[in-house]
Amino acid sequence: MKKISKDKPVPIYYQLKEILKEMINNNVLRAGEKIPTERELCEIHDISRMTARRAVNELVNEGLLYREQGRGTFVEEAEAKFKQQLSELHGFTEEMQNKDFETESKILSFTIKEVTKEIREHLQSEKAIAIKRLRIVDDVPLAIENVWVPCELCPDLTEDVLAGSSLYNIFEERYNYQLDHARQTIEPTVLTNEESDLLSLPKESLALLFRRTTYLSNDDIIEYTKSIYRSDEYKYEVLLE
Amino acid sequence: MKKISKDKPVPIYYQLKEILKEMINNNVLRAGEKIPTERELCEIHDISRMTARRAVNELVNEGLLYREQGRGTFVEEAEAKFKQQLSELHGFTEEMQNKDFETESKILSFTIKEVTKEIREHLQSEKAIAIKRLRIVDDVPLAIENVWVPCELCPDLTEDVLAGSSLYNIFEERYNYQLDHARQTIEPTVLTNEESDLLSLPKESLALLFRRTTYLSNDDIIEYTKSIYRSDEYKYEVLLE
DNA sequence: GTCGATATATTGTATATACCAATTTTATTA
DNA sequence: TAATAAAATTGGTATATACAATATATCGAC
Repeated sequence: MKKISKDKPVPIYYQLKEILKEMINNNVLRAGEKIPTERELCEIHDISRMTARRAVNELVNEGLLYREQGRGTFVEEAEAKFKQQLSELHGFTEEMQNKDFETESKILSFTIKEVTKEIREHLQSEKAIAIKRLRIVDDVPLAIENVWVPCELCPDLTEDVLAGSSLYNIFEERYNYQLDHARQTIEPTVLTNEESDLLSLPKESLALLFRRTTYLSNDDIIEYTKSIYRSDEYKYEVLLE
Repeated sequence: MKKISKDKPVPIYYQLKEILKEMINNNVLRAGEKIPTERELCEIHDISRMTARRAVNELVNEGLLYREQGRGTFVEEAEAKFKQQLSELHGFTEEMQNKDFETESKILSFTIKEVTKEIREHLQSEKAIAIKRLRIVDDVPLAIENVWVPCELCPDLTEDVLAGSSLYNIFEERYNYQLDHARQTIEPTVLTNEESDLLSLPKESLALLFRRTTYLSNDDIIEYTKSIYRSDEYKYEVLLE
């Protein structure tokens, strides 16, 4: 476990907060479980109770913990700020705007190249436009998205065009493609250092890996996407009927 | 202006909060205006600074005030007040492909007991039948399932009854309930030692944690389930249309 | 065994104090 | 007068301490 340094310019309560958050993210402290008592936190980190309390307090406000007087403090179950329902075939932008979130996308790279074997299998194409984007919702970096689009299906697609509109919009408006359906799988994953930096999360945090293949009406594959979503603020939710 | 009483059972910080809120509402303190400094609040109400701070802090958290170090604390402009996002963003129907596996189930435990706060919140019931099962497909242990069923909805449910039929079937056939819909969230998780043993996986393997709440037509909750699925053999797949 | 009192553990409230950090105001100096 | 330095103001962080309120465990009387 990380240790608290009283010399750092970073406040002690904040350091403790980060430590607790990391333990929650990595399921060292599991949902519903009791965290150390305030006095234990004092002992463990050699800090005063009020300071420990402040760290815990802020996490309670952020919805990660809840307290019960006389019992203890516990990890919250439903801390999902952004629950999502990818019901219909929507892109990220449309989905989030439907929910009145402020979305923002930062294009991290935009290249045209031969694809690796892994991608080729999914995309059924040799050459593709590879796009890497950081998805931001309400100023929270929510996901890292890697998209591959077959070159032959999207000639003239440039970074500028992409910057001005959503990808799904470009498919439909610029190329007049009719998106039909998509298959998506979900797996657990551990963030790489690069990914945790991009998402402002502790190293080796847990996350969800979404793989999506989108098909046109004629069964051509228009895109293959690998997205890594943070799982602290984001909960994937489905409604089963 | 109201005065603070130290005898009342109402906490001092809370009384101050109410006073400040009233002053904001009545435009005694106007939007954008500076409120008394923390040290002034101490003087005025004869309380300690930490107590005054707590009142102000909570109002800042609630979005009614904002602070600027070295300048003071100000009343938030009306627009910005209450930006709070409610987590209940309930959407609409979607389809999930539910593959029906030929499963074998081993009941690991079957108890009737008071539920923890966590479960109570999901189940809206005090006492529940808690069932823990290992689900096996083609001799591969696939998932550990923890189910809670409100006692009042399923009297007489015994381990023997459960062993002879699926839970789903029991709800419909034995109790004649009409299952309506379910909400399910998915998160990444790390297996505990107990879990990895049960699933015959290496320690601390990654897995998916599913939480499901199932509702009857009358909106009663019939079950809450936490399932841990191995992610090597199992891929969660969704078809989006 | 059951009920009730008692002790213990844990969070909640409140105070007093000290010093730090950022900003504004005032005084000093070139 | 304008730039600079010092002081005062104001919120930010941290400690130590005390007692209250609530939940849980323990023990004893019945």
